[in-house]
Amino acid sequence: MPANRDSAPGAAPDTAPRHSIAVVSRRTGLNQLLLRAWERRYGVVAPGRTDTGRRLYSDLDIERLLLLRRLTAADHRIGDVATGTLDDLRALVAELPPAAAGAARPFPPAGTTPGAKTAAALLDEALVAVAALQPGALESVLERATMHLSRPTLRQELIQPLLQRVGELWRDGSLRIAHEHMASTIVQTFLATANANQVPATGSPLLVVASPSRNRHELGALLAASLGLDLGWEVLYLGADMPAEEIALAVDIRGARAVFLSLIYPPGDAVVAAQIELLRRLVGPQVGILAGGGSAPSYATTLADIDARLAMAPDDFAGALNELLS
Amino acid sequence: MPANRDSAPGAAPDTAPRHSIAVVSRRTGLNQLLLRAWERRYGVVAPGRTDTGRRLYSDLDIERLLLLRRLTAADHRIGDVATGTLDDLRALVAELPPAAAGAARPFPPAGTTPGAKTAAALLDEALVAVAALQPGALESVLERATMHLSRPTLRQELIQPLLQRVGELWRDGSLRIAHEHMASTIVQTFLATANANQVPATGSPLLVVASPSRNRHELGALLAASLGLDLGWEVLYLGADMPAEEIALAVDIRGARAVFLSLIYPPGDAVVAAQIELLRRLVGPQVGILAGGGSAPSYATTLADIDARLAMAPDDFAGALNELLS
DNA sequence: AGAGTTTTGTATAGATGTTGTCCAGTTGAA
DNA sequence: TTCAACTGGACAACATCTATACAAAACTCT
Repeated sequence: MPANRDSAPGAAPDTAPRHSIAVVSRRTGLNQLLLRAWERRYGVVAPGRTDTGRRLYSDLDIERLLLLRRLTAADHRIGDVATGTLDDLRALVAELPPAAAGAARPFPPAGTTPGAKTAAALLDEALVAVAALQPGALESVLERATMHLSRPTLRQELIQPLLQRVGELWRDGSLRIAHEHMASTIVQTFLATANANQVPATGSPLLVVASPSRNRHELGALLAASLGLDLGWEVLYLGADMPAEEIALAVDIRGARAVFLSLIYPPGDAVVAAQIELLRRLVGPQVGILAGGGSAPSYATTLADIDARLAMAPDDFAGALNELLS
Repeated sequence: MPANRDSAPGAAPDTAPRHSIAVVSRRTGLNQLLLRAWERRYGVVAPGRTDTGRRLYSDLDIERLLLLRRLTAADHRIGDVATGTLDDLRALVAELPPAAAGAARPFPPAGTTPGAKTAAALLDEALVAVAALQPGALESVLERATMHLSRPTLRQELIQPLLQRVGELWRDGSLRIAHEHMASTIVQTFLATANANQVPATGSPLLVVASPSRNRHELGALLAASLGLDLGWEVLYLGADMPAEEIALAVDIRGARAVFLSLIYPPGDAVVAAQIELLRRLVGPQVGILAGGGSAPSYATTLADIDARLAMAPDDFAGALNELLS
């Protein structure tokens, strides 16, 4: 942060009151009621006021509130930490256990969201958004889904069925390529963002996710990455079109414990099979190799030869990863 | 000073009053009633007048209005931000939440970050993260960059040089495919997420972004989408591998005003040229067609034939989009 | 362990403040 | 004429304010 230029002409930007309560609520994830309650009860911040009495928060107020949100999410009591100085709060946050550091409370309880949605209802909404070529609407469905569904439910009852239905509708002519591309792009970005936001604890074992062949979409691999994160692994995502040498290099540089290969296309190809065998030779016997994706079964014998594990369902995948740690 | 903003190329000063309220309304997506109300109530802008009292807005007025539109879309209240200087507004916009709502973010503003603020310093950090195959570190650099750099600077002085440097280092053997893929994946997700979070006002004109050929990466197209959003357009992003019929379908369904074609590979291909011509026939003469990307110049004659505009630099692109609305 | 107390997040009601849109009437431009 | 733009007043929808209330969770103390 910039050094304080005290006594210099011109207002200090960090303390200038300029954010309305709506902005602060959005940026901190704290609901407006709670912002007012904390201020009234503990004097957590002292925002300025407009002429007509509306609150105006400064950047420093926002930082303070963000720190408090993290502390309360980590089971500190608001009454205990409310009056600390900014430095006190930063120090407390710094000594938080890393597990709690990334996973704060689910973000926006802010707006009054209408009643709980089922995965099936959300799926319908998503399909409508795809048919109308409205990427924003699709994003909004996915975003809402994260509030109502657990991560496994989200994967298994919304994202996978959605992609499957879009694929079916495309093949039978009800949807066009444009629809399919739009849906894939949005879902892919959504998954990648969700994965990036899930920070694993330090010291987590590392899983490399890649595909040896050239796939149009990388969604299966991203779903595997998401699952790996849920199981407590750190994930290095390399994507499609990765030669075995490159995968092995990444395993080596980062000291990975396992590799997941997404095998979508083509099925039963000799070049791909050779790449799989080469990968095993390059990484040595210590590293676990898992494989999944539509055409993984067609490589079953190759995979068995190199002591790789076929993981077609989430449970297989979880089981295989857990075995590697025991 | 950088001073290299994405403004229109014309030598005329930005302050010359020359746009009617109708043009400004189309270009900003703000309805005329609202433009007048903001001016009357808050003095948001002070456009010149013709002899008979019609408003004439300058380019700077338009920029100011676009910034205000983004801020109000992000829950800022017009009354709070109306009187800020242009720089204040730019600073506020740069602060807008960069990550997707719906998930807790890694914590940005704590004092832990030393003052790496310039684009060059951030670029160095980013290259280190890429070389170490640390996607999380690269994400964190990009996220911090959104706080310190304006969007055009971010595009032109961080993201584009980063991709270029990675490409160079890959070709000369210093980096491997794995590095290049990792960097592309992260940057792509970052851009797509940033774009998704920038919500255009209702009534904004629509730009379709697509590529007729099969590109490994879609980064150029995503950069174009980002630029379009900054200029106040709504963007429908379709991605690569799009037949002309599909692009035309999307234009038709959503009533788009313009199409941006990203032409990366292959250069001078007859099939691609035919697709470009077909696109013009399908969408009719009303829809603007722009083209950019590495191999766009190799299609210059085809593009000229169908009255499409070659947009290789941000300024060309901005100029072409603005012309369509005048 | 269990009863009582405190803490804490959320809810409601009623009173303003704020803001996008609309209307009526007028004037210049095509 | 017909259309676009101008002004100033009006208004409904929504945001935000204060104050009080309440239930669940956490804590205290026997």
